[in-house]
Amino acid sequence: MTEDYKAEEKKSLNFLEEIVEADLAAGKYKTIMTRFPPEPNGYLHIGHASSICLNFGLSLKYGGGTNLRFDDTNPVTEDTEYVEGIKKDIQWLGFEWANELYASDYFEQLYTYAVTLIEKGLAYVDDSTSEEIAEQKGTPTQPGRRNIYADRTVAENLQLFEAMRNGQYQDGEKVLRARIDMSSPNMIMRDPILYRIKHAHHHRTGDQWSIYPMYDFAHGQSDSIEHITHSICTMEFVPHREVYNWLIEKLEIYPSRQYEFARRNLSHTLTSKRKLLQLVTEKYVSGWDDPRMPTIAGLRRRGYTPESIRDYCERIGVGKRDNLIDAGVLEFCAREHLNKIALRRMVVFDPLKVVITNYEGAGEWLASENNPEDPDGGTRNISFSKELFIEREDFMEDAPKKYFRLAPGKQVRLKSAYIIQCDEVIKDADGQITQLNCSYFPNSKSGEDTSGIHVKGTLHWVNARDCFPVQVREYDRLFTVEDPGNAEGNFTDYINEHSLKVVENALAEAALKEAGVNERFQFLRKGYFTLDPDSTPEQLIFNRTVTLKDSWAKAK
RNA sequence: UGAUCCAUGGUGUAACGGUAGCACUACUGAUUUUGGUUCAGUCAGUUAAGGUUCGAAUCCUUAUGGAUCAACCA
Repeated sequence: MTEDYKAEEKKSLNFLEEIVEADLAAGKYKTIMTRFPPEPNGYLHIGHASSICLNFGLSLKYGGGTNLRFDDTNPVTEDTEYVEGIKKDIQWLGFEWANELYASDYFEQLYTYAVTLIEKGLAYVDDSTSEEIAEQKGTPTQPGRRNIYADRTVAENLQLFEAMRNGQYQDGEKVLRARIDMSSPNMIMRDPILYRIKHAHHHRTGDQWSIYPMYDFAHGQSDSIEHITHSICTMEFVPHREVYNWLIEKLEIYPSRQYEFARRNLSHTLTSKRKLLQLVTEKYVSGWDDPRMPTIAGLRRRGYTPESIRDYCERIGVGKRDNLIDAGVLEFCAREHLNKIALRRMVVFDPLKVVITNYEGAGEWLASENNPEDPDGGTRNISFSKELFIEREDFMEDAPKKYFRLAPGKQVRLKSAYIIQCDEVIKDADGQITQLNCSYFPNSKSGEDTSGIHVKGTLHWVNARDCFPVQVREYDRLFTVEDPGNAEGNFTDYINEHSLKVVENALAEAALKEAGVNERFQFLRKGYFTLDPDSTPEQLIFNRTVTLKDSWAKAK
């Protein structure tokens, strides 16, 4: 893991690495400290993965550490359940945090900071309603104005703030505000709210507090307490940087610095928590870990490997402009890794019976490589006999000349077995093809072929005698448009109705009976698959991670 | 239309005043017992107009386009 990040020296740096290297070169720091600060109110998704790779990647590359800090300052939306999910996802991605921390651990310290601000005359208790505050805030083109509460004395503010803490007021009755600049062109600087009253049960501090700090008064201070050197966040926090720095300066605390990057968007999906939640609650998907979801849990169930996700994050880089990364990049990363590690197996999705009319004897065992990309992958035994199944789409009665598969009178190789020739097509009363009678060439056996026959096509197949039915779930992109979140109308209008196709009785080769939960397979000529946790010993279920590239499908 | 941020092939990202490169995609061709993989190649880009300079994607100005900001969310 560490090697991954240190090995690549020649590569050009992204702008964050440049900042870090400049700081290191200037002797500003010996090592760096970053943090990943999720709010425990939802599941992590592919966008978070970028942030995780960025933060952990930086400290791995330059030395130092990355804290996992839960930004749990809003008790009404947060829950311990999410904490566990988030931890699992980060670990699964392959990262280790230096410390597991919570903004709520700092509530007492934060309170003290607030008192300091009040004492300095830089914060005051405001009794206005939120509507009044919004109204007094002005507009981007017009400055805001202070109200009478801003004139309260330090002593009064101190007493009132303490009373707020003691629960003497109702929710919304009062807030603590920073006294900065009501005419700043930056709306965030117009006396931002630091604390609000919420008589709510917190997942960690229980009912201990009735006031909770706002993001602006928790995040930067938490960074500072942890001596975070580089606090990396997304572009929407750019205007908050001014407050971030103002508070550090006034409080005279450790000067963490904030840097912003553009959130990375993936095409054909969404990363809005609200919309993701809607997909779940309105049953467009089966849950947060539905294999079509862009959540880490969904990607994991879909069969993506941590390596492929890290590779994706590395490849797409990081910048400051808006972007929409083609889903094909993520798919490429999956194929790239899976090709190297997936065990090759044969599964026939839509079976067509083949009888080898000139095959005598009970059958035989043939060896087939587990992975041609892995010299140490070994082989497995597959059984061959007179009756087999091939894919229905691998036969055509009237085949175009570019069709390399089976057709009347044509020859193909059965993978790891023999070359066969189609002699006779058998149909039922409706004209449906029910069986192919073929002959095989005994001297064309895989690995010892002396037949001299050259075929263009090789087919996957299973032995009728020991194959067994499995369910296959063929997943595709969840949305039909590149950017459903910004498309006209409702994003649910663009859900891909064919994003899941269930194949009930695909026939799998016997070796697949031993499939394990964390194993990845390539079903020959079909794609990459992994076992779904819904599987039972009686009914194995395989999820399609991604198809193989298919240049024939395009040519058609 | 106040402020802030951003602008390089279809997509993402480099080039740090000196040959516009890499990856994905697409397309050719070769190899192949997976129409997979691998290999070789092709197409394709500096938003515009001025300015500074021997030289500008890079610095300056203006324009244009996009994004963000007025939650007791983060």
